[in-house]
Amino acid sequence: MKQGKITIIDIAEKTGLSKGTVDRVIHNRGEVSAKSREKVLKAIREFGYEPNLHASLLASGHRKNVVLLIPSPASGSFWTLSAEGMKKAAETVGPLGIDCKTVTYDQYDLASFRVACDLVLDSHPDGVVLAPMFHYESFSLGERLHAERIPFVLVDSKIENKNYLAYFGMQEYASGYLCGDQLSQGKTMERVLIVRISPDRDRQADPTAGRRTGFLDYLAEHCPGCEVIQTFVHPSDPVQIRQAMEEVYAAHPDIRHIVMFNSRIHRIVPFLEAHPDPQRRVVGFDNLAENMAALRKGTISVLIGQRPGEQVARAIQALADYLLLDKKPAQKDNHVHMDILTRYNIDYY
Amino acid sequence: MKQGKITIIDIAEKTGLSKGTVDRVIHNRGEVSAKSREKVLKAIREFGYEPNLHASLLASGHRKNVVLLIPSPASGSFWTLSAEGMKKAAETVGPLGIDCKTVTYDQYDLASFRVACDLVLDSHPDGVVLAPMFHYESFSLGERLHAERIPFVLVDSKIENKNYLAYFGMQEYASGYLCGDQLSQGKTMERVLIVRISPDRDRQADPTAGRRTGFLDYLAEHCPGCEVIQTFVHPSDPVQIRQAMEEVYAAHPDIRHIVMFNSRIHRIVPFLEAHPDPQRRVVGFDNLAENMAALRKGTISVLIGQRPGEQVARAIQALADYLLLDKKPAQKDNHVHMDILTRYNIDYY
DNA sequence: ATGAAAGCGCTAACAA
DNA sequence: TTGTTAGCGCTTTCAT
Repeated sequence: MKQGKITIIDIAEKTGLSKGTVDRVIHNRGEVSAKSREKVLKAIREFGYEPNLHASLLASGHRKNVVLLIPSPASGSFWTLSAEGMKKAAETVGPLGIDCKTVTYDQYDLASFRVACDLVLDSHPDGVVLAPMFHYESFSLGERLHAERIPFVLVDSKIENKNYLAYFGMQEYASGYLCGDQLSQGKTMERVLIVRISPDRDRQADPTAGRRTGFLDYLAEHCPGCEVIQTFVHPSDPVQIRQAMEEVYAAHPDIRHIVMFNSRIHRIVPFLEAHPDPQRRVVGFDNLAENMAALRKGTISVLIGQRPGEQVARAIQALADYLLLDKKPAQKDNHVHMDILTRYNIDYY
Repeated sequence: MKQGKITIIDIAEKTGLSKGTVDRVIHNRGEVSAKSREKVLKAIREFGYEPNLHASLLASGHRKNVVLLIPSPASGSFWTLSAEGMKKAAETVGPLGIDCKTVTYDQYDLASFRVACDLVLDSHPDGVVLAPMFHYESFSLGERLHAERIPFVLVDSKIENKNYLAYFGMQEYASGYLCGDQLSQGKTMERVLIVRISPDRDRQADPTAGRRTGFLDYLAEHCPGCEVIQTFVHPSDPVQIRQAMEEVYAAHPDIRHIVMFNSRIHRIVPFLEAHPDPQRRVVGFDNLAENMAALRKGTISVLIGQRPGEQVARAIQALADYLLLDKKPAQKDNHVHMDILTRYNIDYY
């Protein structure tokens, strides 16, 4: 059921030029006199020519490559969720002529990130989705991609490089503020415990700083006088974590409000379950399987989710639209919704 | 950059048959001897042939039509959100060769639904997305579509017809249960007011019955002895609504917990704002603009959202995958997440 | 039941 | 600078 669609042949006829020339102006590939160019452009506008994606992709034959550059998804880490989103997105854009692959790095090892960056550049991708952990290096990767005219989309957090095609991530500050409200339930709190991950050797920016600020501002505005206790735990060592938690608990046995701003709240679950307290309220971030399990059991009261999988899926979609249809995203900065997850709405998340 | 992809010509050569025959077995369009059929099928499996979407769509040329059949989105109604989702989805699948249009009906007028159904069938669509309001008529539409081998996807609520390709909607019961938890904040409640829409002339099933059941079950399990008061209001008449609310309020001035299971909680906002009470908790459903405004102001405490736009977008995507790639959705029944919306996470919803 | 062949709209290499 | 032409992989009609 053709519907009198305008083709480049129509445009060629209208302008008295040939397919080839029309194609040249459509793709700005030069070798066209200014006059012909104008004529073609005018005709395109006038007759409302729209390229046929299928014909174009069929003829040009080549598939596009996009690569996703993220920290390696150690089992049960936040990045597993991103990787899953990638897999799903790859399935949708695959048949459209886009091949996706993933390059990972150790989020605690700058050198590994450098290696990964080179790997990405060497593969000469047509587009990149980047989760920037190391600020400076990510910035410079952005520069290099820009220089090679390779579009890139950021997920999770932003860098100061303005050349990105789009960004998909959560509002850091607002999520901390929200977190304050969920922890307090709008009531006043005497004392809250913030559990933090010990800062690491490399000078990464603390990705949770924005959340913490938002949280503290919430306290200042809604719970003046609330005492804030902080403790630092190792990112993974269960023994150290347990010990650190036991210590604060011994010092403040009446703590009823506990919060963590990264995705690792599941690390303190063993401690929490060893000291059950139905009055306690615990809020964390991100829907890792372990976190969700603790939420279902009631050990964690609320998780704030940001659908990392959806973030990368949308990032890849944005890249696909750009690569295939030459369509830039409506907005550069896309803040994803902050999901409030409780045991009652977690099941179909 | 061709990558040695297997084409039907390869298959034709391997089997000693012709392109035409291969195509015939791929599309089951008969006229092929069982023997040839087997050979081709075997070769396809063996060499991992995958059809080239672009070539296929280019050659066949015709675009597919899908129609969305929903209640007419009176301004500020739930269905506006669905219509928006449709618009967005149409943009994505448009370039892929799918044309979308919308047919609406008056959700309170059975006759108008009948007319709409005929309209849909007469347009001989390739796929239909249906929000079934009238059970029996929707069922019969499903039957008719099935008879014509037109795939259809359900959104919002289901019907008993098993022939649908997929369903996207919220868990009714669970959302009521969740609503109970959000209203009570896990504390005990003395008394709750349920505001309902007066039943209408036509014998529609009450779409909120499931939610109410879930809510009441939550009460039974977590707030035994909680008194439940119900009042009925007109779907739109502000005067009647105000009066009904004033009446219950006069009778129970100490009501601190108010809930509505449909999307019209904004209708009681004028009343609520005339009787401000910082202790009061109000929970409703759906992110209509009016509801969101009241949420921001604090008049409504929590909204439970179901992203109607995303529901229809996913429905259309499912249809597109089926029509274009012959891919059935992974799951028939897809329950969308129940979003908990507060004034602190509404802004980027 | 099967094969041959003419496109679908566009790209890209080559001629002119 | 511009025109011509041979495909891209598949669908579909018409012969055989």
